[in-house]
Amino acid sequence: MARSLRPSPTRKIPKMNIGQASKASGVSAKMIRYYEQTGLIARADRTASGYRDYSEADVHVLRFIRRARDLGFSVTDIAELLGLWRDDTRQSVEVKRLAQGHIEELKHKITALQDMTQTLTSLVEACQGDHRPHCPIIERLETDDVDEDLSLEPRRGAVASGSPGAANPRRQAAKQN
Amino acid sequence: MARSLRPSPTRKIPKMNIGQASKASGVSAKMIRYYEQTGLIARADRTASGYRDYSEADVHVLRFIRRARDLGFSVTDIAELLGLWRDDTRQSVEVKRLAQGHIEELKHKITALQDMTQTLTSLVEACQGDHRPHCPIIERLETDDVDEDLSLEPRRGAVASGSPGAANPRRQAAKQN
DNA sequence: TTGCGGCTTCCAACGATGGGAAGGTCAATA
DNA sequence: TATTGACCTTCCCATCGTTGGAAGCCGCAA
Repeated sequence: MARSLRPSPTRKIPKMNIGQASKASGVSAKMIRYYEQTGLIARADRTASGYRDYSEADVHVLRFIRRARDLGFSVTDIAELLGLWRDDTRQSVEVKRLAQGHIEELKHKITALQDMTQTLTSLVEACQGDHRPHCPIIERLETDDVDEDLSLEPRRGAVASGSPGAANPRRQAAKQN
Repeated sequence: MARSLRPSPTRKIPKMNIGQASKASGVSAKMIRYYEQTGLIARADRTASGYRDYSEADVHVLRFIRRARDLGFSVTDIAELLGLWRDDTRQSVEVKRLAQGHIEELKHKITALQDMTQTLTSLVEACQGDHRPHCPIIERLETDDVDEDLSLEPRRGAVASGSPGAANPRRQAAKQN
């Protein structure tokens, strides 16, 4: 209502529905709704018929989010990044700290994956890969030598592969129930 | 029942409950139950009172599984590996193929993570990290230059970061609903 | 006999994403 | 104008591996 005369400041703001916002931002419609639902982004305006209605500014936010996701930031991190983005009084050191933390996480993951790759590669190289059953890969998996106790202890050789928690949130020595 | 006289062949098979099997194998009790439930391992024997009862052989299987998980194999892959392990007539080429496929997956992931790390590192290096708001990291996330259209197209510089599907199952250009 | 710790099952959550059903809307065309 | 097809809405479910917790039974030791 009250949008008649004069090309008011709210004149030429072309809005769009979720599909167009999705195309324009590179974020799927599903994910846009999800981000709204979880509070990462504000509830969208609605048209009279209930369709979500996005402005260029909204799309700008969505693109920000997508780029952050592309860099591997978690949604939690992104919430923080958005806050910093909007905060005129932010200190760049805060952003830097966040990014550095993320880099550390990434490096842990990389190291873990590289360890796996290295082990697997040497096993694959040792495997004849023929019609016979003998296979060093299987052997490695079934053999109980060194391994044995690794349920406790800080470990022997594995560099960061087993860095507990962060990197590879898998197996951490049977805490049971 | 029928376990009296003579040190029968089934004489000294010390069995254990799930907590002990967990400690012995390095697989959490929770996960042991889960593996049983999903059919990765056979249903465990039960004591008169309903406790799961594991033999050394069972623990051997659990350790096999844990080692495979440690190498990053998916549960699906592990099911296949277990099948091959048990198959006297297996051809090592099958195991090798499985492992090689897994190595490829790992490499994709590593590449994606390395790309992220590299980008982030250069941004972090460019960031003063002081009390002032100016920050190249935020700038990079909010700026709509090159990026713009990357919703389609094979991309410009990014090496394997965006290898669709496998490596980084994230964002693939807004297919919406 | 009490009590603690371990076992049982069942249900839910995580994180980010996609799939799909059932029903309403929009815009173009017959 | 009526129909159609593409879009939107909400709601629920699945993924994958893992953990947490509740409610209730069991085993063993003091």
